[in-house]
Amino acid sequence: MSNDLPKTYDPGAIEPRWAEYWIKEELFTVKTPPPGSEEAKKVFSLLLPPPNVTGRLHMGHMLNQTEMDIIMRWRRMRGFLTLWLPGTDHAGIATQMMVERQLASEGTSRQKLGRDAFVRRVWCWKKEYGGAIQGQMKRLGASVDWAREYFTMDEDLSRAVTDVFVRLYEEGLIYRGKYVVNWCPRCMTAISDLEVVHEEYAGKLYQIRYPISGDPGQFLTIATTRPETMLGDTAVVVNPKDERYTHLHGKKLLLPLMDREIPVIADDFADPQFGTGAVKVTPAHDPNDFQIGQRHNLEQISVMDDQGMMNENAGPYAGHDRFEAREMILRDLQDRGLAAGTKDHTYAIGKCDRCKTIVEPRLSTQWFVAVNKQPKDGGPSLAATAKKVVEDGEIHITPDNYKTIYLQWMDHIYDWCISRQLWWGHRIPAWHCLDCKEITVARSTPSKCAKCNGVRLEQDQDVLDTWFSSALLPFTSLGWPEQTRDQEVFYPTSLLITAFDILFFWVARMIMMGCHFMAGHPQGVVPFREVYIHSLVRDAERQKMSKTKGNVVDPIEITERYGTDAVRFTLASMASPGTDIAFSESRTEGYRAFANKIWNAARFVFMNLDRLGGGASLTEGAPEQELERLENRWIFSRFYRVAGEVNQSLTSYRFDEASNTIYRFFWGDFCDWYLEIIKPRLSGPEQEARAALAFLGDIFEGALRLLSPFMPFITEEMWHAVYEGKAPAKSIAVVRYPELDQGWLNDQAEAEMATLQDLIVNIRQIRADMKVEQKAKVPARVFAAVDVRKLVEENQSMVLRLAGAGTLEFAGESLAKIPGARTTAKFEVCIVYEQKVDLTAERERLGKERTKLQGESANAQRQLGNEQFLSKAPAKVVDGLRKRAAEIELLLRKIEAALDNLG
RNA sequence: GGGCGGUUAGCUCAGUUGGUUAGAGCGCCUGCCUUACAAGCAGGAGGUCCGCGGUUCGAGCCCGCGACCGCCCACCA
Repeated sequence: MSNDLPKTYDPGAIEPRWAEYWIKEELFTVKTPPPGSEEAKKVFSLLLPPPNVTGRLHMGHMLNQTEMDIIMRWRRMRGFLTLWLPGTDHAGIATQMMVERQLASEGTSRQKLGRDAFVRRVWCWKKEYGGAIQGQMKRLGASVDWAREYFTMDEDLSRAVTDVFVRLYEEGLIYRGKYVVNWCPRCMTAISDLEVVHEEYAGKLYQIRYPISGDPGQFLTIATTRPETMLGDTAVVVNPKDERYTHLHGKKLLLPLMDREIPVIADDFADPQFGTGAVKVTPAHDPNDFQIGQRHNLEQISVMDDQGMMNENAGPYAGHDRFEAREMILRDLQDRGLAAGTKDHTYAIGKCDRCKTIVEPRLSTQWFVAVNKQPKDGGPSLAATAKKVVEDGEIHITPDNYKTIYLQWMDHIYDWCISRQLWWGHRIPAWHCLDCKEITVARSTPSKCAKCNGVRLEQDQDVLDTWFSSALLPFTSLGWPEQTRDQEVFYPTSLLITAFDILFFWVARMIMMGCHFMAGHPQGVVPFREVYIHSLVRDAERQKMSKTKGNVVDPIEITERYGTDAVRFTLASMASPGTDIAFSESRTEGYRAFANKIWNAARFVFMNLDRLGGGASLTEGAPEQELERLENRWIFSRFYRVAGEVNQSLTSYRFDEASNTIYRFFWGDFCDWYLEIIKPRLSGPEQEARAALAFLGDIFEGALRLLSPFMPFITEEMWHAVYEGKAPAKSIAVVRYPELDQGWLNDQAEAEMATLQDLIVNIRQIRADMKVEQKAKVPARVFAAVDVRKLVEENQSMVLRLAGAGTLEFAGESLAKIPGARTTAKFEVCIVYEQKVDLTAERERLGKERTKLQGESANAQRQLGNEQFLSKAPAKVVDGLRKRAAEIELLLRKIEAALDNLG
């Protein structure tokens, strides 16, 4: 069965088959072991950052999932009980917007449908289209436990959300109040600070004259970037130390256009250096002004509605859009001679993260999580705990500069606005008494008002910020608040792998919530012990991928062209910490070539196994002396060394190191050298061939296991082929991962191979320099010390074949003077060929070599003549340099001689 | 305004606690269809490690200043 592999690797023909197989065989489904059992002690758990239910897989997901899958497959193969928990997020605003768009195209709207019908409609939408991203994940072979898949609005998860809300409320950590919050007039909901993105905006600073009451012709000039909010002004503030305005303290101004009297007040907030030093105060439309208003007990006048239209408090401007009103107001001020000029002014403007509408700070009643407040029992605040566990290293963040960023953020964190004026999401479990206005927060609908016993209760209209429920996932996805075995065994999760852009949105909040609600968990309170943060995938030109730029690389599409394995390997090999990935197709092309290389190496291996009828017996019956052979001692040593390096790299999330190490081993050591070395023996007499075959299957199979987490599909295919359908396990994904085995390391074999490789390469170089025809076998002559000579003699056939030499003879004296000869510290070599050496080129080459060595020599002599160096540098370094210096001198003498000889 | 990264070959990036005058992939040049693989094989060219100063016996790596690029956070109207 194995030798009928097609000549060229075709990922499309194998990948879907295995993706399906893994799911059908439930290979990654985990049964929860009894707490405290041996199995439970070897748990490795990971929560998949749940993609939005509206989502389609993008390159960021693919990078994220590739890294997670590599780690999980690796851990699994290393004997851990690995739980990788998948799910999707209900994505409040995103999903609601999507369905609303759909409704609009049908000529209706959510308002026309009404709340219940609308929510039902979203569920229908979810049922029909919500599974797209899981399908994509399945195709990519993510080794998640699909049996445990959750949705953030599942009944049990929703119950947990309610429970958390009630508990936090009872602890005094959730409150409701009227504050100025970020309001998106398009989404018509409040959003949190994090959902506001700041953008540089080249705007204007408008100066406006406010007439002083009872002092005709006198004005106080203020400066503002948002003139339309002046309609809601209730004061003007100046700095108490600003002597220009001392005389106005306590005076009244006549608010232009509205003809209301407002006071001039003194407050440190006003910066005398900025603008005119006088600031209008609109407590209902600006967070700073709100606070000034609090300090000075000012009235709050909202002048806009939830859609950013001027409302009835805006007098003649009512009914106009806020920016339209701005223009009208400026014109009217101009007409009245109250406009005092404008200045160009660049400032940061806040936009809604989702729809990019300019955010309007707006007074409204919302629910908040008090992150800096101590709960009623006097324990530490959410933020304090969340800060401490990272500071103390209970949660370890990689790369570590994100630790600094995280801690700084925790230091400046404000209360979290969690209510959203949406219909899709977890509804806030609070009931308003229609009679006495009392609010009852409860786990289920209360039968009567706790205060007045009234029965006319209405549930709060708002839903919770989607991130509120996501913040709970590390424990709610394990069955909390029930005391589940899952929770006991799998919490804290071992690791979180995510992109930095949700460090605050999600990671920080999971830490706050996890530490709070899992307090007392015997295995630790933190939601995860490690966080690995990866960077962005950009396009080949380092541009951010975006739909508008049209430079989005679709992972599925590129996967179809190059294979999942190649795309995964591309991402892994480019994932160096702290650097964005500039995704380039040429790299993927290269790694498809790598997969093809593996494929063809397999064909070669199978061809020989089949021909010799060795079957899967592999090492069985290998003659003792086979292991004595240099190439075998060498390849095993390399294999186990590489295994050690790969494990080390993965331990520190160096996916780039790990993948490059394997790449070099497989292509370089195994294909370029080992296969080429044993080839002639394989095609020799049967007995010899069998002997040569002895370890080939072993090494190949081991290499497949080493590579499997990175390229799960092709390795699965090849691995089953190695065993001709009689594999010892259902999948390569569940057999052991190679590890460093000191017993197999063989420095001597590696050093000897290096010498032989060097000799072979030197001969090849001479051939190339002398333009020897590719096919011509030319005699090579070597001059070397006894030990090297012996080594070369013992491996003569290897050298002859790989160097393309006809015969090998040993010279009794130095060859340095022979034109075209090469010298190294270990040997001198030349070829016997009648073709004229290109003397000019040869002189040039030697000259270059000499210059380089002379430089190195001078440097070495300088250091060796330096007392300080000799006394301060470690002996190892000094010895090394001495040895090298001797070598250099020797080489230099030889080159001089060669140059002299050339004339 | 505060903070965090980055600058090494044409491109994308590695470079372990400072230690022989720097590596990989891709691209480029030359020669080869050598019966696993032309998605391949062999060989080659290509670097003032952003600049300046410092520490050190020794700096791509540590420190300071500067330049340029990128990102995050931020309630100066």
